[in-house]
Amino acid sequence: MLCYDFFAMSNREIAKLLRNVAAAYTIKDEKKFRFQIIAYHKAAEIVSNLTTEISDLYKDNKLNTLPGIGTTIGSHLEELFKKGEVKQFNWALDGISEAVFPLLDIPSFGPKKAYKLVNEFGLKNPKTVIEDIEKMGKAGKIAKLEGFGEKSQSDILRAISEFRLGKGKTTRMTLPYAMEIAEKLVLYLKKSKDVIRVEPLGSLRRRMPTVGDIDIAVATNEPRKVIEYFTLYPSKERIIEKGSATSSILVSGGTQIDLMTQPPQSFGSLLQHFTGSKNHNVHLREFALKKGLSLSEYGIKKRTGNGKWETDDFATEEQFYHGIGMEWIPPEIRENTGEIELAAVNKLPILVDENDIKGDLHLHSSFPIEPSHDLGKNSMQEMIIKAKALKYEYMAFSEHNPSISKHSDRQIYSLIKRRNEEIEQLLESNKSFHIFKLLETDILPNGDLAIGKKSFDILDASIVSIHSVFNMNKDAMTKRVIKGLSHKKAKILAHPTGRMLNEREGYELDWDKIFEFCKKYNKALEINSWPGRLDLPYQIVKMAVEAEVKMVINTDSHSLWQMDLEKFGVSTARKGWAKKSDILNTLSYNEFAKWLSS
DNA sequence: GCCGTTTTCGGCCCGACTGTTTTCAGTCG
Repeated sequence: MLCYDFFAMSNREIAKLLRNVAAAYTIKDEKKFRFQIIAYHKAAEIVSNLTTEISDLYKDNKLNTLPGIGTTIGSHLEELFKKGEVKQFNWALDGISEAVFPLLDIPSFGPKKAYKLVNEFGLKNPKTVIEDIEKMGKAGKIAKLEGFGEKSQSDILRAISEFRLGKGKTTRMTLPYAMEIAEKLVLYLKKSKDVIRVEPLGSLRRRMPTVGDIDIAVATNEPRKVIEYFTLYPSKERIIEKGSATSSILVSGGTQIDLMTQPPQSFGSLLQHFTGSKNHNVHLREFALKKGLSLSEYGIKKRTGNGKWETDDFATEEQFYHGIGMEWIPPEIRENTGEIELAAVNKLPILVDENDIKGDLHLHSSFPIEPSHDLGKNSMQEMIIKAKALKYEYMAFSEHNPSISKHSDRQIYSLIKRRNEEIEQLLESNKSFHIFKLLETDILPNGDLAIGKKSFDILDASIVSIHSVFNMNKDAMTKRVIKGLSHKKAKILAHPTGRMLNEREGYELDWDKIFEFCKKYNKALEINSWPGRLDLPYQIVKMAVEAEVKMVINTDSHSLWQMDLEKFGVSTARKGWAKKSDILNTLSYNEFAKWLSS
């Protein structure tokens, strides 16, 4: 076996390097390198969105399987891993001070502006460059440069201070947080008589795990009046821009809100345009162009007989997609991963829907089971009432196992037994309803499960999961998980990557091996609906769907209100192209019970 | 530099807004 000396770099570092190369090309000759710049940006985005380390792909010889990384960038990355540097990159970056690049993270700074400032002031130190620019601005030296003025100088100073405070697009919110901000603004906008329709779009509508800014579309015949009203929003901190059809504001808390308007007869094309994603839109427009159609937020432009262009209006998004000759595409899957080609032949899958869900299987009640991790806050009875209100056919209690450091095997058994008795009693008064007796059992670092055989015997099945020692390498963690799942009663792997959005990366798993095991032994992966997890990540859901691995969508609720969060798990499943048949808790009680005991 | 149901060569999405500008460059989505 070949053993490489190789330079490990994280995806984040590599993406940044690719972006820097794109910026360097932009500075050197934007026109000449136009398409290289696009290619490097695209490659950077691919790398930063990977769910696996790109260095692993390199080791497995799979670099060229990534769309957007072709032979040239692929061989550059190979060189990077082997030698720690790349000739071509060095050539591109040559003559450009390192101090340019940290500035690119600041909103309103692009390559040209950053380069000009760094050059004019002779700045060399990337660690102090932001402060250095700030000093120059405060001393009034930026305004004196050609192409700059008093206004752009003060804009730069403000951009730097907002960047330090983490305002604008530098911080990403979880979905419910973003929804709340959007809902408040929608309520405000609806009070204007000029607003005919208003919809939150962008990454929020696509149900991305985190949201950077809030995008709002308004149908109106009075765009100027609507924009005036929008900029008067009470929690506005400042106006970022204000034009005749679009506007952006920053609200308290540091979130940016973008507004776009169109008349009602063109609202469909605006919805499409502003929902994105960028990659979906670019590809859709390229696709349409081949048919002689040019797409924008205004509608679809066609060339008429005499060589002139005319634009068709579309009041609804369905009509807009039909106008390109394809079926409507659900917002969640508009990420340019094949949806356009399938829509063009009317072969999009029918995605799982909230109404398909028949039960929640990951619920923590307040039953005093003396667990190693968090106990739930509500009684079993309260959770049963809630489950019925949600029109579920069945549910499962899955408290954490009693802590193994404080209990003997025997004590653990009797705690579980007492909990089961309580469930039996509750079933007496809820005869038409079904409750499974599960447990969320820890997979210990050596792959053993935290409870003994006798305890397993009195459970219908178990959810298993990792709650300690996250820092194992990919191979060891994969072995640990597979060993944990090997127990006959271990049926569901909960929050499989362990990630916490904005807090920690998950651990790495060898998905090919996990999928193979799950398929062979009838195990399911959980899609955890907690908005801070959304784990499995949607990209891995898609891989699981393709590998024909079954999943369940659970809330992992520790309180009643959290049982309403199932919708976020469902949207994550939809983003991963999951159909009803991919999700086991869409099955009827009998079918699900049969799978659980299989 | 990438890519292929018109192509292995010759294409490559489309537009808004701001500041410093007498006609456009830069940034953003």
